[in-house]
Amino acid sequence: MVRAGLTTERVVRAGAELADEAGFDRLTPSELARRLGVQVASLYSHVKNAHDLRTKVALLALDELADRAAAALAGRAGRDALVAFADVYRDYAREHPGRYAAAQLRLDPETAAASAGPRHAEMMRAILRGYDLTGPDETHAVRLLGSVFHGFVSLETQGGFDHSSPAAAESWVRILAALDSLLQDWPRS
Amino acid sequence: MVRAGLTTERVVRAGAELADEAGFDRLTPSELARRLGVQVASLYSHVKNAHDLRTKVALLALDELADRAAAALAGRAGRDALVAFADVYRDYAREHPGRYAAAQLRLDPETAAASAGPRHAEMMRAILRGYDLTGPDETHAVRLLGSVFHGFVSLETQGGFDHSSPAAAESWVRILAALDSLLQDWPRS
DNA sequence: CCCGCTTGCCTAAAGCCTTTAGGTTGATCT
DNA sequence: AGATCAACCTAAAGGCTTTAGGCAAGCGGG
Repeated sequence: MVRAGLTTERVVRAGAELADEAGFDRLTPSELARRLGVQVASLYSHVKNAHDLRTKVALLALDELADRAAAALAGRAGRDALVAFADVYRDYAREHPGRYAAAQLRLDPETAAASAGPRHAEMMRAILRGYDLTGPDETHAVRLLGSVFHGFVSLETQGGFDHSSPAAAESWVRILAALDSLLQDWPRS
Repeated sequence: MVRAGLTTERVVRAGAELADEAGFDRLTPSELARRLGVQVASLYSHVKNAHDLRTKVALLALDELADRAAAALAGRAGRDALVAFADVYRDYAREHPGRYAAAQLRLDPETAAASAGPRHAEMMRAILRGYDLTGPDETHAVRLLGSVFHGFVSLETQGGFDHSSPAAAESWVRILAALDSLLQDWPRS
């Protein structure tokens, strides 16, 4: 019997690839076992159950995204930082649709707190330091950015912009420009 | 044998209620049959299969949303229209989380074209007539609005804003105000 | 009134998926 | 070399989806 050499990490990594290729909803123990050339039950030594598998892929995706975002942010500020950060999101979702869908999975509070989620929020706050926002306005702006990035990317990957022109990429550029100008001139209450 | 008096419409409506109460991912033929007090196979006279059931619930949700939005838009323009429309989205998602999740289901192109989806886009364009946007800028703005509404609502219903202050409702108000001011002063290319 | 048709709902069964329990064997450490 | 741990297995229970085929409720026509 030649062992496949599974570890939790390798299982999760293979799960992420499966999600990207087949869709996040096809990320199941049985399909993953098939792809790994292994009996289904063997996975259960590395992963608690199907939900745990999906959660672990989600955490991987959040981590990867945060790493890329941090790299993109290094040495940039203001509009440059905003665009670089936003592009990381969009590119990641286009490159790894299954992982990106996984990152949208609702995590229970403790898991979420221990995930890379807070890093994402922290980076958005860092971007906003290049603009002149204070107190709750900063929080509102963080939420706006999160909404636009997530909303646009998820509509785009779902094909929401497919059958109209101009291309989604052009709207993306113009929307980021608009956000930049909005942040520069944020309406105070 | 007392007949339950099922029709496709009643099945779909019960499916929508099930989705709202148990979550869209628990909308399955077997659970729905249980709730209707009927054998699973009986549903298959009204619905092609599990996916068809979910699709029909999605179409119901899109219709209901469009109806509410149209009602909210009647007699309003400019910022009033923007806020009323946006509130319809947010309220609907909070009131009917399962249906709203269903509305996010990726539909195949023909189904999507025959759905209420295009009505939604048309209403957003109508709102923008209250601002001074022309040509592709209008499309970019439609996409921005769609992204913000969808993004915010989906982050909020996923609990993304739960563990930070201020409350999501306050950000919503401020974000809509910011969007209004952005649309009034849209940066041309 | 009753015959027949449609249709709403049923039982049965095949085939898949998830999950648990328990066993066997390869790798590793002493 | 023996012991131990981890990786992988077989087997089986139970749930879900889907199809095939059958019975009967209620309607419309004769």
